[in-house]
Amino acid sequence: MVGGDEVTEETGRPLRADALRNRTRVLEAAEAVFAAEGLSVPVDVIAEKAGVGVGTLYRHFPTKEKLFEAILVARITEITEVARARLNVGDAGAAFFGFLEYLVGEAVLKRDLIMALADAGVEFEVAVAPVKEEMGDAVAALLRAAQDAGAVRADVEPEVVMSLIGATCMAAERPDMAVCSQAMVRIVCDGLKVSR
Amino acid sequence: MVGGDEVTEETGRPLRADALRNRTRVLEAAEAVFAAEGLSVPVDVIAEKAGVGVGTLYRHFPTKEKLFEAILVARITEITEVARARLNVGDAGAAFFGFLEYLVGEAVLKRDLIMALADAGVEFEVAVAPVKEEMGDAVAALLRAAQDAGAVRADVEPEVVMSLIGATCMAAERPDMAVCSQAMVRIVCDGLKVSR
DNA sequence: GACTATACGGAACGATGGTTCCGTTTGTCA
DNA sequence: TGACAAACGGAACCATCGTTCCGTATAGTC
Repeated sequence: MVGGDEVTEETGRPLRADALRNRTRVLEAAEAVFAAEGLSVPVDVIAEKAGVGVGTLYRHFPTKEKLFEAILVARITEITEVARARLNVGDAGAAFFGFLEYLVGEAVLKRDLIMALADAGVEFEVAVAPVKEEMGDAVAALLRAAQDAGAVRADVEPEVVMSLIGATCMAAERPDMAVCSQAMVRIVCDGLKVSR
Repeated sequence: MVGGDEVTEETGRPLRADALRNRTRVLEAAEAVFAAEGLSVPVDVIAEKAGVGVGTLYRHFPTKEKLFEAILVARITEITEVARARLNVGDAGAAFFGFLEYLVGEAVLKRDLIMALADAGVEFEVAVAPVKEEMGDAVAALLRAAQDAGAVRADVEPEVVMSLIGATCMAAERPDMAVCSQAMVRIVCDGLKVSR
């Protein structure tokens, strides 16, 4: 899911077995809790869910923000891969619109995803910037292909698409709007189609 | 703007002159500060901007949330009036789409407006529910007129429109997305138009 | 099995921010 | 102008939450 075999920051030595296990637990707990509750959950909650003391959590991640960043990077990478997988397979229009639907569907399940699309660039450190840019490129490629295929109007910028989807995801975060998410995506997609 | 001549909660006596003046100042300051910074500003900031101690602020509003509610109600009422004014004057389609543009334009300037459209119903007390419902009715009327005029597709529900605009406003709150807000509205509006 | 570096847990700390309390000030009315 | 209720200011209070510290436990190694 996130991270492979890690080594301590200072010394290049491999992690002790229990340390590695706890690191994984923390990441998994944080992923679940952030997804369910959003960024504002206290770290204690994450630590408890991981069956670990807060001290242990902080041994692995210097700050709550860094912990979130680790998950964020994983999430964005995941999205990037989905976008790339959809490129050059079959109908470009269907691939593009299907991708948008996928994104919003994910956002309903994983509330922290919204941050990946919206907040990330503004508030976080250098670690997320590169992966976010990669995602942007992948989405832009998907968009361009759909435009070349004549499925999407030529005058929309990638940023606008990202913003629209970010907006829809943010709305999908609210329980009362989540029920509308499918309908919202449909309308946005219709707006993106070439006008005849 | 907000509130007329008020009386104290317990005794029915009219407010003292300085009290009334301070109440107004607090409301104006809070309106400005919430609009500029969002809901998370410390109350001290509001009090300072109003040229008043925090104690005074709490004399007039039992809690920060109630203060926000007062402003929220005013904002929603404002929107409702705009929606009503647009009803039955000229082209129903133009009235509807113009209204959507107006909303998003406002949201860029008044960041707390987003709450009026998104958060309000979920988190706040009984005071906002009725005015929010009124706004919903006004928007629904505007929508129906546009649909009857053949300008908007018949299969969209008022809730979906509200959610879409709420989403766009939420995005408009982010500085980096705000520049896209016009383009976003245009696409959403195109998606709402009847497909030919 | 003993030794040591590594890791653990969770109490304690400090910052932030909403709310309360109370001594002082001020408007109002006679 | 004097008296009193009403209102004011802001220090102090308390809860929350991120982060640190240190005494204890344990994995890895000889």
